[in-house]
Formats: sequence, structure tokens, C-alpha cells
Amino acid sequence: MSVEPSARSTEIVEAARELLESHGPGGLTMRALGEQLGIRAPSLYKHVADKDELEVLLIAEALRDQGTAMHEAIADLPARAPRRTKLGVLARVYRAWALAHPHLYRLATEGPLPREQLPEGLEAWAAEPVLRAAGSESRARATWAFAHGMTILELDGRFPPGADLDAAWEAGIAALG
Amino acid sequence: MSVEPSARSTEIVEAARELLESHGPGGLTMRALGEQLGIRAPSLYKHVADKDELEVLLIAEALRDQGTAMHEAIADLPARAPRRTKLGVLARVYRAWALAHPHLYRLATEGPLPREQLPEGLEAWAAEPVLRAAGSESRARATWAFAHGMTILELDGRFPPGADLDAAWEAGIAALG
DNA sequence: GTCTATAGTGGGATAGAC
DNA sequence: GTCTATCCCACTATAGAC
Repeated sequence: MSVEPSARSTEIVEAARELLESHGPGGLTMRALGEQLGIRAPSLYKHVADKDELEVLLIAEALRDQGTAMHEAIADLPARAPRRTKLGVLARVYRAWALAHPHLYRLATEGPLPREQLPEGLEAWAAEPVLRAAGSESRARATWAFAHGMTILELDGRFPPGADLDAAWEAGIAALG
Repeated sequence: MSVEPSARSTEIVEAARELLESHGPGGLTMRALGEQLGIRAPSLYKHVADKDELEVLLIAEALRDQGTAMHEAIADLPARAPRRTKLGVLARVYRAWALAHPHLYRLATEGPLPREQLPEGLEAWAAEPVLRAAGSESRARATWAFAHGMTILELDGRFPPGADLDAAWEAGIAALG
């Protein structure tokens, strides 16, 4: 019952992330994961309970990863920068991370969040930069919804071909900031 | 090669919609659909090409349905109503429709849109009220992204329990209007 | 237009030997 | 900790009789 995950579990999660990022959710199967690691699928179950557990670990990684990017971006700004500047920077970082890791972003943001299985406080920590920059919970939620909406619609190719997405981001941040 | 779908096809799409709305995407299988209609699954293939075609028909229905709700709402407003009023009304209608038909909303808004297979002009017609009310394409896209983000995050239970979503919608519309 | 039978696909997961 | 063998599930879709 060690709290620390075993070295092997870590390897498995890393391989799972690679598979997901390179081949999408359909490519992340227990069989493929075993193959990636040079073992058979059934052997994985000695290290992780099931596929759901694996996905929770990936979601946690996504939150840490994208959260880190946003915390760092905000730390680089003067503390007294205007709200609009801060939200603009956070939006750019948020979007860039999602476009760089589309499948991981989707896994972490689509469908219900298994809150009880995530590390305590992780979700709040990831949301902290936006909450601080927005100045109120309602405004933070509206900003988050805008950013997620723009991102997921872009990832899904939902905007008309040729749409100026930079301008739409601009318009949203100008309004919400 | 009739342009009009046969009566049977219409029944099938209706049954598919009922199945989807009541049991979610996992409940919409060709077997269950046959059962709902009192026939065997293979018989369905005499009337629809495959499941993908069925889903496209459902997406089209969702666009027509939600689009109608928004067109009607905007028609009830004085033509000179301020932008913020219009966007506020559209947002309420958009959200209400989605909450009333969550599975259909998800089917129609998640993942890539099969544009070539949809009736010509349907997508643009559904987007028209928001485009008109927002006043510019960029602002319309930002508003749409905000509304979709709020909606899908609410449907997925992503906001913290107890979050005041009415206030977040308020804040977003106040800013974007 | 409906049926039965069945092919084909793919996946998650377990038992028990080594 | 890894293996082989296997189970079990579910679904889409086709062939061919009626």
C-alpha cells in the first residue's frame, strides 16, 4: 500500500500518454498499451486496476501540465498588470497547450470529472490563475467557458473554414477583460 | 431515388431520437432501435444506409429544432432592442433547449460536423440569430463559444457543486453584449 | 419489407501456470 | 511480473430465404 506509485506504473502512464497523444482515444487500448511496453495486455493489470484508473491518472497529468503552463505565465507578469493583459496571456497559454495536446485536452475536459479520484486540490490549483486574474468567480467561470468553447470548437473543426479565430479570441478577451 | 424520405425512414429517425434522448448515445444501437420499432435490427438497413446516416439526420433535426427556438425568440423582440437584450434572450433559449435535450445537443455539437451531408444552408440558418444579434462575425463566434462552453460544462457537471451558473451567464452576456 | 443466421470486429478483463 | 488461453461482452453489417 505505498502512496508512491511504483516505477512500473509510472512507465505505464507515460506510455499511455504517448499512445493517446499520438493515436487518439481509439488508439489507447490495453492491448496497444502492452505492445508499446513490450508486454502482454493482461500483465498491465498487475500494475493498474483497470483502464478507468489509467484515464484518471492521465487527466491528473493534463491538469498539472496545463496548470503549470498557466501558473508560469502569470508569474512572469508584473503583479499590477491590468486584468485584460492577464486574461489575454492566460488565454493564449491555454489555447496553445490545448492545440499542442488535443487528445489529452479532450480527455481532461470532456465528460464528467472523477473528482473523488483526483489528487486533493489539483482542480482548484489548476483553476487558480484564471480565478485570480478574472477577479470574481462568475467572471472566472464565464472566461473559462469562453476559452473552453473556443478551444473545443476549434479542435473539432466547428468554425467555418477560413474563420479568423485570432480575431474571435481577441473579441472575447476584450469583452471579458 | 425519391428526394422525400419514406414514411418508414421518418419513423426510424423519430424512434432513434427518442432512444437517444432517453438512454443516451450508448442506448442508441441498431438492435435497440429495431426493438423500439418492433422489428429486427437487420431490417433497418432496408431503410437507412447505416448508423452514420442516422446520426446525420439526428444532427440536422437538432439544428432545426434549436434554430427554430432561437429564430422565434428573436422574432418576438422589438427590432430595435439593444444588442445585450437580444443576446441575453438568445442565451436563455440556447441554454434551455440544450438542458431539455442534453444528448441531442451533445450529438450535434461534439466532434466534427459532417457538413457535406447536411441540408444546404442549415448550419448557417441556425447560426443566423446569433450572428445578427452580435453584430460582427468575431463577436458572434466569441458569443457562441461562450454559450457552448457554459452549456457543455454544465451538462458535464464540470462546475463546482453549488456554483451560481445564472450569475456566470449573466456576467458573460453583460461583457459580450 | 421482414426474417434468421451469421460473419466480422474490437474491446476489457480473468484464471492459472511459470 | 509475465505469460498463454480464454471468456465475455457488445455492436455493425451482410447474405439469402420468405
